[in-house]
Formats: sequence, C-alpha cells, structure tokens
Amino acid sequence: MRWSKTYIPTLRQNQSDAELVSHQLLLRGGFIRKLASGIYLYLPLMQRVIDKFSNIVREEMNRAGALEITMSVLCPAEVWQQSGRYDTMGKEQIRLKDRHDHDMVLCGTHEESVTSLVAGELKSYRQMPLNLYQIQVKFRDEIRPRFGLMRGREFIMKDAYTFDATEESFAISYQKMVDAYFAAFSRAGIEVQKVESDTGAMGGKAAHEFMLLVDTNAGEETILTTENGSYAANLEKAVFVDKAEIENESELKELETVDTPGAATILEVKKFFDVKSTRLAKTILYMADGKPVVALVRGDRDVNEVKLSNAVGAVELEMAKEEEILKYTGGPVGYSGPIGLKDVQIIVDPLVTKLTNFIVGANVDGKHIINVNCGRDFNPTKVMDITLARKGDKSADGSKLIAKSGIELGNTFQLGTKYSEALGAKFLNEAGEEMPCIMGSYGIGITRTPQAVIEKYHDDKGIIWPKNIAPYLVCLIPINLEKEAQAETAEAIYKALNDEGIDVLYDDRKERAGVKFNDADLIGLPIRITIGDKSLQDGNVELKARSEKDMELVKVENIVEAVKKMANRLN
RNA sequence: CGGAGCGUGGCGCAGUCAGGUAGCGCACUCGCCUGGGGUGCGAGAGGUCGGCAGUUCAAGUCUGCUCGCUCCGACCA
Repeated sequence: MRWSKTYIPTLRQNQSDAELVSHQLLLRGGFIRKLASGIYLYLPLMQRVIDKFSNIVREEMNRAGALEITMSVLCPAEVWQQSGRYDTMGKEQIRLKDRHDHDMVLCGTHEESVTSLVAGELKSYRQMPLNLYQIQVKFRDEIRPRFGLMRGREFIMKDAYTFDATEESFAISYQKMVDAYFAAFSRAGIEVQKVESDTGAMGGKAAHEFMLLVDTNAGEETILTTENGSYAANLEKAVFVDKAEIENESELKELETVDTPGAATILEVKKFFDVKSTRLAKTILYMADGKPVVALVRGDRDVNEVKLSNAVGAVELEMAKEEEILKYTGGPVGYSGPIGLKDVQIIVDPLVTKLTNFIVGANVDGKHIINVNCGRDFNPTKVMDITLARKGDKSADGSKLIAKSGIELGNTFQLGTKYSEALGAKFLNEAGEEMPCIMGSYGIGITRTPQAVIEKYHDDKGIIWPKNIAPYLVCLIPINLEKEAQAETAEAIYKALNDEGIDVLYDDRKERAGVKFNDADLIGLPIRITIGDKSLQDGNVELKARSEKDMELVKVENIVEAVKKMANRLN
C-alpha cells in the first residue's frame, strides 16, 4: 500500500482526554477515532490489525474443532427472559423496542441465542461434542467507558460455546479451548497468564481469565499469584489461608457494653481498647437487591463484595447509605454490630467465628460491646468466606501470594447446565435418558487485545507491533522522492516485496525525512527500509527493526531475503 | 448514580473573574526555500464560542435550564 493512497491521519499532539499510553498511541497513530463515549471507529490501520488478529483466532478455533457461525446482534427480549438474565444483566444491556413495540436487546454475549439455536437441533449424544463460535460486535452499556478500546460500549469479541454430553467430554472440550487460547495469544506476540476468576453475571461453576501482565496502571485487575505460578487468581476470586496470630481467650466472658466516645473507625476502637485489630469484628451493612445484609469480617480485613454478593445471591449489591444504616441497625455509621439486629441477614466470615470475646459496635452512638462470641450472642444467617485476599496472604500450598496487575484478554466459563436447562437444550444419552447439555462459553477481546499489546510494547516514540498482528510488516521510506535513483529503487523494492506477499507500506508522501521517520516510529511497523543517497551510492539500502536500535546495510538485490530473515527472528 | 472538571476553526489551547472589533500554536491551501529525525519565509482559507431561554444599548464573557464529554468511585471483556 502506498501511504498517499491510504488514510492514516497521524497527530503530532496528544489528544487531551486519553489517559492510557496505548489509547493515546492509537489515536495519534491514526488507528481509531472516537464517535461518542466508549464508541470508536476503526480506521484502515486498525482494521488491518483487527483482521490479522481475528484470523489468528479463527485459525486456532478451527484447529480446535470449533465451527464458525454468525448470530444476530439484535435479539428478542423473550430469549433473555427464558434464561432469567433479562433481570440480572441490569442496565449494562442495551435495550430497545422495535416498531411493533416488542422488547429487544443488543447482545453483549450470546449464550441465550446459541442455546436456543441448539435446543431446536440437538437431539442425541451422537451429535456432540459441538463447538460453535463467532467473531462479532458486542454491546455493553458500560457505566463508565474508558481507556479507549479497553472498555468501550461497543467492541468486537470472539465468543465460542461448547455443548457436551458428559463431564468427561466437557473437560476435554474446555481444555481444547484453553490450549487454543494460549496458541492464539502466543502467535499475536504476547504471553498470557491463566487465572481463576469469579463467574459473575455469566453464572455457572468455574471460570478462568487470560491476563496480560503489565507494569502500568493499565491493568484494571489485580492478580494474586504464587511466586512459582502454582496458584493464580484474580483478586475477587482468590482464596487464601489466613496466618494471622490471634490472641484468643479460652474462657468465654460476659457481654459488656462500653462507652467508646469518638471511636468509630477500626483504628480508633483498636486504640481505645489497646488491642490488635484482629480482636475486632468489622460490621458492614450492604443493600442486596434492596434488602439489608450485614457482613462481618475480622477487623484487619476487608469485605470481598463479589464473594458476599455470591453468598446472598444478589444481583446488585451496594454499601448502605447513612440513613439506611440508621434505619436497620438503629445506630450511626461506625457503631454497627450484629447483636440485636432484626430482619437483617448476617453473613459471617469463618475468620470471625474463630474469634472469642471480640469487640463489635453496639448499634448505639458512642458505644461498643465487648466479649462477643458468635453463635452465643448472635446467630449468623450464613458462615461463608467473604474476606478479600491480599498480597502477603498464603495460598493453600503455603506459598506467599504476590500481587500483579493484568489486563483481561480472554475468559473461559464452565457453565454447567444453567442455560441448557433454562432454554431446553436437551438430548437423549446412550441409555435413552433425556439430559441437558453441559456447556462452556469462551471469549477473546478482539479489539481490546491489540490495545493491550500496545500497552506492553511501545517506547516514547510510538508503538512496536509484534509481526503477526502489525498492520504491515514493512515500512518503506525513500528519503527524497525527487531524486530519481531513490524513487526507482523504492518502486522496485515495493514491487519485489509485494510479489513475495509481504505486507509493505510505502511512504511515497512528499514529506521531509523527519516527518516520515516519526510517523513510522509512531505507527510501529516491525521493519523499516530506508532509501537514501548515502547508502544508495554503494547499492545499499538500510534495514532496521522497530524494536532494535541498530540498522544494517543490505544490497538492493538482497533486500527481500534480508526482510524475511529479519522477520523470522522478530517477535 | 455520587464526587470533580471541561465544551471557543480539524487538533491543542488563551480569552470568561472585570460584558465593548474572536485570538495563538499545529494542521490545511498557494508560492518560494530546504531535503537523513516533526525545515524556513511569505500569502490565504476556515469559527452558529455545545444548545435553548433570559438580563443588557451590547453576551464567548452575567443568570437559568439543557445536551455532550473527561477524570475519581461503584460495574465489567
């Protein structure tokens, strides 16, 4: 492609509202433009990146036996009502009415569509395993879109869905997808880390995320992992073994209400009684789908709201407001406790049940209760792990957990039979019994991944694309096209590379060398060929990798081979 | 939704406090110069100052309403 014939609107200045380097570079490099908050247009360079990455994913999916289909983005609400998710998706789902006033949704994922498809066709265990996928636009009406393509309201995703007759068969299908994911990301030039994650709105039994680990604040998720990688999970999901030393008293003492004026926070209470925060229980009131729930964790710990949300089966969980705290506990913020609460669910973390004679709020301004014991003084609705893990905690095998920052590029969900039962995707097994399919669903962020790659691979001048997803492999730059020798050589090399099927962007613009070099560095094509008088006198052109500092001189007639050789050794 | 800001040529901004001829840099067009890291000189074109209503002789500037956008938080691929 000739630069003058394509459309690459690079910018000299940064756009003021882009926070992330990768977002900034996509805008400056002329890859994307924003149409509205969280809605982007993909320009020619970006389109090529998307195509290249899509094709890698497509090839790996096909290799794993998945079959490509396309499902409609527009979907009748009815299907979502059947699965129950019409109520649980909340405002993230974009909804509209058609001209007949029928409720419709713009899909953010396709479990419902694919399951209702399969429900009508799948009758026998002989038809499984089945794996269907598509690469398509998705809609999620994010509360706060940000970070460019990382969190948009419209984005492209590869989503795959598996249907199996038995757990054994499902395990194989799942593993095939996991393997395909590693293969696809590796071909795109990046290494991902598989971590355990919460299933969230997807439901189901277990889930994994595929994270790109980054140094910057771009990682919107924290991962806890052991040094050797034996365990890795995202913060919300991470399970840990608590190693805190607790000074428990063996004898259970009498309850006592104590005046603690001005001591509302854990820190103040701990100071007041001159004890460690592990001797206190933190009582936090939440509203779960409008109903009050109290969460009790040890004083030195924080509530994991995802775990809590799962514990009570809530769709929407938020911390209670001041007036709600007053209403349900009778006391002000900072003095809440589990004793004497009525019509409030009490979820207690196991770490609290291990304490004796601990301290809680009295639900009265300026008072706390001491010598509290769970089960004796109040009855938990449920005892369940609701504590947020943190770095420094121990994993199950005793190794220390360390924190890393990651960008989620893909995920895999073990859905079980949630959707197949709801939407009637049933089959007859070998014994002639009717069974629901065992399902899995699998996503890869097609537009998000390239931006994450940029976040990982860039320098102060611009992007450094891995070769397999670079919009072009080679950037061909004649310093001065007015010089006939340079122009002729450029044309010849351009033709030679094209004839070999090598993607080359030929900068034939009447720009000064500096502009061309800067633009080339900015858009980050892996290999640059420079044609200038100095080296051309000896029949040479200059070959340079974007990721490397030094260039080499190559005879014009050897350039194609040299490019191939360089491409081979580059990431 | 809670908190904080911002909307002025394509992009980045000044001007708003204190009402009185809409400005700067980059980009763009034309001419000349230059020609190995965002070149220099000259001449141009381009703006409903987010929108609506109000105050005023006069509104980018003051008032009210409204729309959009960004950042922090809750939500998430």
